[in-house]
Amino acid sequence: MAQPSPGSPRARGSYAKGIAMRQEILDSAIEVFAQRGAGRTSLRAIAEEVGVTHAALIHHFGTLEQLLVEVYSESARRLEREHPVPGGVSPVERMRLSAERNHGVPGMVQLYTSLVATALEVGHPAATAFATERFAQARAALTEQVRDAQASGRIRRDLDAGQVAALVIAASDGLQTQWLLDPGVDQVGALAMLDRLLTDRAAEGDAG
Amino acid sequence: MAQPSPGSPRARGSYAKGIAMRQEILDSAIEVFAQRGAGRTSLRAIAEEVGVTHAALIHHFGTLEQLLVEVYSESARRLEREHPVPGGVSPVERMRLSAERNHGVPGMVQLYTSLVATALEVGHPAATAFATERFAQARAALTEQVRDAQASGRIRRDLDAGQVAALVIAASDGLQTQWLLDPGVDQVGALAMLDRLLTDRAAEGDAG
DNA sequence: GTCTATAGGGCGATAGAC
DNA sequence: GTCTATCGCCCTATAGAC
Repeated sequence: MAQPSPGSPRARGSYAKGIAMRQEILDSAIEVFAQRGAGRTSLRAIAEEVGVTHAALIHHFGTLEQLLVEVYSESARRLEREHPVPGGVSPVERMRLSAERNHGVPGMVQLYTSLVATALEVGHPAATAFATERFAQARAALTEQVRDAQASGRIRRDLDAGQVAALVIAASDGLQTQWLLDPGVDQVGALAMLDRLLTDRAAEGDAG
Repeated sequence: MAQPSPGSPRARGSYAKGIAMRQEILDSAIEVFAQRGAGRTSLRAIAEEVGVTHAALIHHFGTLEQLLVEVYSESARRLEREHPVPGGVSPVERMRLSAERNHGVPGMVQLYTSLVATALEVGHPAATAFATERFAQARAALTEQVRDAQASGRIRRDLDAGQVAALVIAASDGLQTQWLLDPGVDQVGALAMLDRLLTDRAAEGDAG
């Protein structure tokens, strides 16, 4: 599957082999995360799973942190490819579906949370760059959707789209954390409430 | 200050000395966190600051994780004692002020985020218990304040108080993270917007 | 380019002496 | 109650084989 056929880009020499190994490493790393969780995952554990030494991982990815970033990014890419979030839903619902999808992959939410926590520490450029860009992209994409929803009257027009996007992402992430620690927390209900608050004429229609 | 005077409970022998040492360890640990950040803090670094070996810390706190939990709890306790959050403000504003206050202590937000991330991993009972209880207490306290605000008409009565509490905590935590990674994120503005959304007759007063 | 072997320094945790 | 000594593990870096 990862084997390059003749005609694949740059199949000569060991370049293609390196690409294949990278993919194989990421495959195994995702497996290790699913089984052991993000915190207990070490270079040696991943290397053992792949069947190489931990130094080989360093060769391909530089540091453990960069490997972790790529593991998450690859997982997210595959999820989006295999189970794309359907369109035609509200920005809040979109974030909820995305979070629910991530939750189906064992260890993925833990890895994400761990990377974000690491990103807040100084001296962790890989995690910091990952988290910063991930939030920036998420905000940019969601801001556009909020603007569309505002244009078609599904979200109040008096709200700043960028602030709504940041708020929705924050609420989704934060509620997921609370729900993971206490399943009694009504994550879905709270997000639905936020969705309602962002909608026009919510006060008129629901308030006593 | 932490020195037990005659008449203090159980001043005999080395019991009181152990209590004083615990406080001294926590003092130094808070210092180390302020200077080195949460991620780079090790038992040996704290021990060096205190002037003991890392084995002594294990003796008093059991594990690094438990020490970290106590460091955060003690910092939070001192903050609340020395700079209590003023009353008479909205639940959202209350969370914002609390977050702003924590932000003044170097390393505190990083430590908190790190503990929450650790809590999501399996096999970390100290961090998990800390985070679970902290969220539960925060939700319970905020839920009461939301109910009060609803009773006096400052928050829409058609909203579930518990859901509002969970949402406000999530928004506060999540926006703080985004703001730390990108100061361009309007954390204050987004929280003010949420405050407005929760208020009765927000739609009438601002829309259009 | 790819990978193994190995070494260096740091970590949390434990056991036992004082 | 605190220490020294030690264990086993970790990440990172480098030298050299293939």
